[in-house]
Amino acid sequence: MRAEALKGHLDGLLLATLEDGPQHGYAVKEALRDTTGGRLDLPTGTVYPALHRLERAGLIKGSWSVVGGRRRRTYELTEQGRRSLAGARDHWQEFAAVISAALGGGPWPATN
Amino acid sequence: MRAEALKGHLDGLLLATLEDGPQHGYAVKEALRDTTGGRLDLPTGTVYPALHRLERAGLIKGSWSVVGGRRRRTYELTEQGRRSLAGARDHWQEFAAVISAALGGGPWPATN
DNA sequence: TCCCTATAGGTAGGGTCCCTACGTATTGGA
DNA sequence: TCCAATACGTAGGGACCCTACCTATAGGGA
Repeated sequence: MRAEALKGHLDGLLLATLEDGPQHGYAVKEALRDTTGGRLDLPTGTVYPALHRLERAGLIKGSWSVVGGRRRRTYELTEQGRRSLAGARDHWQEFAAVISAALGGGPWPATN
Repeated sequence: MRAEALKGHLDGLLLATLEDGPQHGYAVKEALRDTTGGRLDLPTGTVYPALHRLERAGLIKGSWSVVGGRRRRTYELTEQGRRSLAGARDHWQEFAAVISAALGGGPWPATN
């Protein structure tokens, strides 16, 4: 996974991870790693600032708690975040179609 | 097309455009616009610096000419550029699969 | 007991890269 | 005569992800 390739696509991934229920930041990072078979193992210096950004934007809402002696900040999608996620999925579909068309080198979707 | 979404994917698109034969910069920009149905209409401030970057990296080779009173810089893929294009296509396939898996919200590839 | 790992959060600074805004020049049509 | 299209270019900025580092607790192994 090239580093800069992710730019502009991270927010949607984080929102999608929170779609099925609230999670704390570290769990979001692990969930992304798991759902991608370990291919998207983001550093914490990427995940936490991104979550802060989403919260400032009103797409997620965070709240502190303490579990097992460790403090956690649990995030959940706001209504606005849910709409943004839907938009991110649409944009991704279009983006992927455009890039695949321009990149060529075989039909898209890949026939595998 | 969100602006920052393209980051890290542009080089492959430019290389792909040059795959079927040499072209000058302005023609590359137009070809990209045409093959994507106008959805990827890059500003010249994006295309020219990117071509310069690719040439510095040895992936394309440019040469000046004059056609119809206008000077042109025509680019062609180098062997290294051809290999890089193949790599870019592989990376894109993996990247798209990873993002699609993490973004969810329906099967991938899109059923259209 | 000590240390290391996993868990859980955080920030500062940097680098990449695409875009905006501008500039130069020629050709050709309105 | 003027404007659009063609054709090239650069400077500066902003967005954003990563590297590197920091704090803290729980728990297992030596």
